[in-house]
Amino acid sequence: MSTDNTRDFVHEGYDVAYVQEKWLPVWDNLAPFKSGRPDDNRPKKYVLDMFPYPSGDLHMGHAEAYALGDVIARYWVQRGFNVLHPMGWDAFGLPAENAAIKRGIDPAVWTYENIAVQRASMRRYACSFDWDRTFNTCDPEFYRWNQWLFIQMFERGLAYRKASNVNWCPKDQTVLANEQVVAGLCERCDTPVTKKKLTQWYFKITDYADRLLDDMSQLEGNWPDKVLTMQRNWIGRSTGANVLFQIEGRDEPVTIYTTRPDTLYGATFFVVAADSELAAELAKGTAVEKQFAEYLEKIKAASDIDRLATDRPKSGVFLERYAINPVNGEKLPIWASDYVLADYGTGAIMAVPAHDQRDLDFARAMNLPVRVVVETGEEDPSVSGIATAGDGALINSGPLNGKPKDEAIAFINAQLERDGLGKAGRNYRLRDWLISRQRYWGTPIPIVHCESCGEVAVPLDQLPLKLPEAAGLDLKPKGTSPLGAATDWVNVSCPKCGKPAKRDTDTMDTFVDSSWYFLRFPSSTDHTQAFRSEDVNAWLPVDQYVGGITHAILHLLYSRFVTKVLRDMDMISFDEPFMRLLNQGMVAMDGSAMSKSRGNLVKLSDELVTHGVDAVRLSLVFAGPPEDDIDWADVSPSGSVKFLNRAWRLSGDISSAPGIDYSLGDVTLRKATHKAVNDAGFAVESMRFNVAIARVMELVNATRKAIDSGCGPSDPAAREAVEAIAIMLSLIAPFTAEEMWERLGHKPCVALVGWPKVDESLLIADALVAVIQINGKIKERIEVSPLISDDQLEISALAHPTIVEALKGATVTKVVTRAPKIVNIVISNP
RNA sequence: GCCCUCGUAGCCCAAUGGCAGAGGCAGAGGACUUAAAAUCCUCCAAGUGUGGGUUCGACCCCCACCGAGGGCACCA
Repeated sequence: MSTDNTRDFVHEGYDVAYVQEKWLPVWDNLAPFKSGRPDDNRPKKYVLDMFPYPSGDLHMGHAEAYALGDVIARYWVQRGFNVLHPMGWDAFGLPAENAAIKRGIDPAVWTYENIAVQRASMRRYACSFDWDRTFNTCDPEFYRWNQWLFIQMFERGLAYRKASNVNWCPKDQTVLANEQVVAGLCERCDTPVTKKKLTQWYFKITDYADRLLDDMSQLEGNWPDKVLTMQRNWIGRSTGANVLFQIEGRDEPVTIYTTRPDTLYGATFFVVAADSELAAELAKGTAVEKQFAEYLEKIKAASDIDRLATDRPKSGVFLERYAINPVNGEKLPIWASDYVLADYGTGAIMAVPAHDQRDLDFARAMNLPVRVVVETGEEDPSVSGIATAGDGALINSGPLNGKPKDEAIAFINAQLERDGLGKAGRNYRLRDWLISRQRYWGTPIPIVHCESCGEVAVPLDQLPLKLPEAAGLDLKPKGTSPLGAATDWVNVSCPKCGKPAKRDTDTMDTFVDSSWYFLRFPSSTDHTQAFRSEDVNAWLPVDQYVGGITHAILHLLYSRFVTKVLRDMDMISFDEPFMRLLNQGMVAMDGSAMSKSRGNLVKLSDELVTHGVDAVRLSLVFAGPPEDDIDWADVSPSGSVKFLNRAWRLSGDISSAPGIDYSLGDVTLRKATHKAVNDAGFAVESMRFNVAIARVMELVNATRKAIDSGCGPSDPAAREAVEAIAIMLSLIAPFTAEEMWERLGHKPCVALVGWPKVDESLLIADALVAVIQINGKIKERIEVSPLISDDQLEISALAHPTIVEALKGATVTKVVTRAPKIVNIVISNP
C-alpha cells in the first residue's frame, strides 16, 4: 500500500497509487496493444499521435493529446480492430543542441535521457502504444532513411541547390523555411528574421502545388476546415496570364504576371521589384542610378516586419525608362518599388491603378495617371481613392470594349497567345522547401561536392552517413555548420571519380524527419529499407491522426508532399497520408497559456500524484469538445476522482457470479445500459468524447439507484450494467476499469473484452411523453407507446380534455403530427 | 480590410428543425456520524449575444449588427 498521505481520495475509494503500480507490470506482460501478431485476422486501423520532441518530461498538453488518442485507439480495439498505435520521438533539433552547448555535453546524451523520462511517463500514463515499433529520429537507423529519401529526391530533380535571399534567424544562426517564419518572426524563438544570400538545398514542393491543393477534396469533412483553409491560403494559387512587355533600349522583353489580363488597356505604368536583378540592370547607366542605389539601401535596411505593414506609404524611384504595352503600343514609365516582390511571379508588374488598390495608392503617391477600363458603376477611383475590382463591361479597351470580365480575359489570352505576346498562366504563393540547416544535431545531407563531378550523392550502400562525434566540435552557432570543423569527416574522395572532395556540411531541417516517419512504424524493425511497401499499404493511410494545430501548415503540408512523391515512385499506393485529423485544443490555466514566466504552470507530474492518472485523463477528456481549449482552472480533477470512486464502488456491490444470463435481468436497468452503450459508442465515433463520458456517468447514476432501491445487487442487469461501465471506462480510465473488472470476478485485460453488444430491442423505451402544442406553444403532455402511429396520436391529442377546452371556438387550420414525439395544432382564431 | 469559427444557468458544457438540460463544477438543504470528512438523497438556476426573416414549430436554417477567438493581409 502507498504511504503517500497527501492524496485526497483515500477515504471510501480505492488506493489509486497502489492500483496503478499493481496493473502496470500485468499489462507489460500481456501486451494488449501489440499490433504485429502474424496470425491476427482483425481488420486494421492506424491511430497516430504526433510524436513528441523530447525536450523534458511530458506536460499537460501531451497528457491531453495522448488521452484523446488513447480513447480512439482503445475504442477501436474494443470494437475488434487490430489497431496500430505507435509512438516514437522527433529527436533531432535545436533544443538538444542548445542544452548541450550550455552544459558542454553531447546532444545525444541529453536527448536519450529525455526520451527515457518521457517513455517511462507514457507507460505510467497507461498509453496504449505498441512499444515494439518505437524509434527515435536521431538514431542512425532512422536517419539513414532520411538520407535515402534525400537521394531519391535528388535523383528525381526534386532536391536541388540554389543561391537565394533566404530567411535567417540571427539567434539560432541558421536559415529557415518560409513556413518557419511567422509574421516575420522565427517560429521557434520569435526573433525577427533577416535576409541572407546563401546557396542552400531545396525540395521542389512547388511541383506538387496543384496536387496538394486539389487532393484536399479527399480530406474535406475529415480534417478541420481551418487547417484546409490555412493550407489553401499557404499554397495561394492564382490564375491569370503572363504577358511580354518590350523595354525601350533592351533587346529582351520582360514577362509580367497578372490576374487581370482584361485590364491591359488600363495599364498606366510599370513596376519592377526594387531588389530584383532586373531593377539593377534597368537602373544601370541612367541618370537615376545613384538615387536608385540609395533607395535600395534604404529598403534593405527595413525588416520583414516593417515590410508587412500594409498601410505603409508607397515609395519608389522612376528609372527614366519605358516599357511598351503590347496591346496598344503605349509607353509606360518604369518605376522600381518595394511594393512589388522580387520572388513572386517575375518580379515585374503592369500597374492598373483604376482597378488595383496597391497600384492606385502608388499612382496617387507619385502623381501617375489613372485610366478606368472596367465600368463597374462605382465612383471614379481617381476621385474616391478606392480601386474598383468588380466585374463590368470593358471600356477604353479596343476590341475588349463591351465585354464582361471573364469573356474579356478569355479573348485577350487567346489574342496574346496568337501574337506570341503571352498566354494564360498560374502562380503560387508557395515556395520551394528550404531544407539546409547550419546546425549540428540533424541528419547530414548525403552529398559530396567534387570539383570535377559537382554534387555527387553518397552511394546508398554507404548509408547511414553518420554525424561526426560531437566531442571536439564547437557546436556554438556561428552561421556555418559545426560539421565543417570535423576535417576528417569533411574531406573524402569523390564517390564518382575518386579525387579529393568535400562533404556537404549542412544538416537537414528536422521537418524532413517527420515528413515520412508515419511510414516507418509498420516496418520499423526492418533495417534493410525505409519501409516495406506491403506493410505500409496494408496499414496506411493513417485512419486517425491526433495532434496540435501548430502543425497546420508545416508538418502536415510536408508530409502530404512526401507522400505524393513516394506515390509517384510507386512505393506506396495512396495520395494522402492522414484520412482524419483531430487538432486537440491547448491546456491553459487561468485564462492564458501556461508558462513558467507567467507563473501559471500546472505540472502534470504534480496533478498525477494528487489525483491519479485516471482522474487526470478523465478530466482532460471530459472538459469539453476535444478541439476546444481547456482551462485547467475550470476543470475539477477531484470531481473526476469522486466519479471514478463511485463507479469503482459499484463493482464491489455486485453479488451475482460472472457469466450470469443478463436476459433474465431487470428490464428498466437493462434498457439504461444498452442505451448508454449505444449512445456512448456513437459519441466516441463522432469525437464527442465529453458526451460519451456523460452517458457513462448517467449509467453509473442509474445503476447506483437500481442497486440501492431498485432491482438490487444480485440482479443480472446490475452485473450487466457495471461490466458495461468497466468496459466503457477502459477507454478513459484504464486503471479503474481494470480494477473494476477484477472485482467483478474477471481476469485482465478489460481493454480486450470487446464493446458490449447492443440489443436493439432494448433501445425502445416502454412509454414516451408526447407533447401537444397549439400554435407551437406547449399545452399538454401525454404518455404514449413508442410505436404509436401519427393518426392514433393525433386522435388522442384532439380528444384530450385540456385540448378540447383550449380549442373551443377556434378554427383548426392544420395539425402537424410527428409520432411519437409531438402534435402541433394550428388554429387561426383563439 | 477580407475570410472562418463560436456566443445556452454563477462556471465548464449537452440538445437530427420538435418538451431548452444530458453530464459535471460551484451553491443550498437533508440522511448517516458524538462531530467532521467521505458517502447517499433532494433542491436551486438560463429561455439560448441583439434585431429581423423563413417555418405549423428555430439554440439549430437565412440576413444584419454586437462581442470573443483564429486565419489571411502589398502574392499583382
